[in-house]
Amino acid sequence: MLQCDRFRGAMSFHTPFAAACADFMARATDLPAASFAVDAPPRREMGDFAVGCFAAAKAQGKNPAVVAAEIVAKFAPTDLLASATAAGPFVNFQLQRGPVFAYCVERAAAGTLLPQPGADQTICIDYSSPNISKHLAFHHIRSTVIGHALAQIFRGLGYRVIGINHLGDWGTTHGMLIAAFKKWGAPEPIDVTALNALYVRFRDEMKTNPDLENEGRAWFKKLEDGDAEARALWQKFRDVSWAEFETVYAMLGIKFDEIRGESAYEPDMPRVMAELRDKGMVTESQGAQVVELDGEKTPMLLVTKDGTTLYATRDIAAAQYRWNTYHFARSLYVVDRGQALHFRQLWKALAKAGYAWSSKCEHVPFGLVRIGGKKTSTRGGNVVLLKDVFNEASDEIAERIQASVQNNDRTSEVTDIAGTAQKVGIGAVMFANLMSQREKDVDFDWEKVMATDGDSGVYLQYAHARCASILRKAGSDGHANADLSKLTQPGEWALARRILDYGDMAVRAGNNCEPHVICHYLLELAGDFSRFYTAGNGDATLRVLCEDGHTRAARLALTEATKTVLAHGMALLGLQAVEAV
RNA sequence: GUGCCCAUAGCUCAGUUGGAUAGAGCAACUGCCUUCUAAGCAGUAGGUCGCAGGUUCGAUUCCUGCUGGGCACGCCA
Repeated sequence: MLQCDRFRGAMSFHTPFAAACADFMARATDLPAASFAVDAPPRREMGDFAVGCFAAAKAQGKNPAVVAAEIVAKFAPTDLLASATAAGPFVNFQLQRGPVFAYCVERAAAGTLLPQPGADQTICIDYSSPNISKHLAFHHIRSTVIGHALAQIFRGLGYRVIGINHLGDWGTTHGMLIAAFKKWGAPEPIDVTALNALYVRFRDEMKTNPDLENEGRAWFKKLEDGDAEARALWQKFRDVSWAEFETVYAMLGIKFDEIRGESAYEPDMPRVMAELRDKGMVTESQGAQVVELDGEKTPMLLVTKDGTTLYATRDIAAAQYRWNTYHFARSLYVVDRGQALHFRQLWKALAKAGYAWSSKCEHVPFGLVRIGGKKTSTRGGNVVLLKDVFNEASDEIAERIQASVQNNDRTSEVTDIAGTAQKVGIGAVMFANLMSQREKDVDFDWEKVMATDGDSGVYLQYAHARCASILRKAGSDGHANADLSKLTQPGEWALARRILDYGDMAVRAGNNCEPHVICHYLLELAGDFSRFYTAGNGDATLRVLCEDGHTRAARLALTEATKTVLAHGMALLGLQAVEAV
């Protein structure tokens, strides 16, 4: 499938091979190695790595192509580099293949595929963070899946990650819900559907009966003042909601390190307000208490005219708590782009309060989910429940497994169809949501969600299952200490060269908070494997399980490494690889 | 009105500190199962990178303006 080299801009400095290219350039030019960006050339046949000579040419006042030719003239093969050729202003390197095969196989076997830039550093990631008393709907998938992927990526890179579910469990909304419940009640046992219905009805009747809004506000005031009845109802709603959320998180395999809603910061409100007042930041505006910020047309509201706090106030307390508790290197908030203004103001307010660590806080925004071209809204009724999508996807995959077995007249190697279908189906939905850039808006479309061919999570699972199948069929045929010099086919080299990039892709995904980098990388790796595999369809000598024992062992080692990287990469995205489909 | 984001093939998207001939998937068309899993592989076709300027040896990429779309702009979160 994917066969372009999409990540030409990616530097591979952490591998000794890319470093060797830069070192050679440095020696040949007397410039520091760091001044050379090591890239991949646009096409495979041109070389394994490429370095442009633009900066060097400028430093010497010469034509880049001339400089490239001069540099190449100084090249002599080394343990890692086989050749260097000038192509216009570029120097293209071919690697010594044996060491690359060995590097990939050893790293995969040892489980040391990723560099560890995160050692001794903590990253807080606030993600998913749904409002209680509402269902987890399809649009929650974005924060949940992107946040989880980032958590997995940073864990892979050696960071200590604190995944935080900052539940929306405080605020006027919850006062309205209590008011609605007091007014109309709900059948026992109460569930999220009933709570959501109460809220929708309340908002609806509020349009014609403005008194309701005041009732809702009054109940929130009581809640914030510690009224026993209000607290008991709120606690009940929260428990019911969490019970439902937990079943969906279990489907996704997500466990949070901290489940701490907005309500947890309610006791801190007086202290936060006192602190900001002491710093002279708080002013009054139309009955509310606000902070004026440089470059902002509107101030940030801290306390309403009713005397209740707002989410900005609680976010200040939460940010302080996270810093004081974790001393994070980065504190990420995976929240939709619509809240960009809120976060911009929050960082400014924290900076104004003198917290140097405010610069470590980042909003990681993502685009909207639309259904039928419209923004989803619980109140508007155009919601699709997340669990329904997952169940539908799992059912669809289960059917596909059966159909595949029939169509190909083979016996299934799947031992647990239901379990496999769930991993593949849910994984496919997750993958589809991670594949494009975060900030793009996405349209919900059943057909797109269920797509099982082409660039999809299913394609990765299929490639992984093929690796697993081959290794199963190899049985006791060992491939430890295989003679990797037997790997001479172009398809084998393509695989190894791709595996070499894995660590860089993870680093880049982490730096930019862009899981889609991993998605596209894995599609390419799976594509390389599929071509490697298919070469054996017409020619038995090209199969992994070929006649020659030494070649077979070497190919098995490469297959094992590929399988390991596929599974590892899928895990970074929150997907669980299956052994058969 | 102000601010932020987006615009690449019929559709959905990659292309990320400016670099070599702009690439995939879907849809269309053509091949490949005497099969290490055809949920796959190979191929054909499909582009004035929204428009106009600017910077540069070089711009899909950076800057300005314009057009079109999205989102956000005080007591919800």
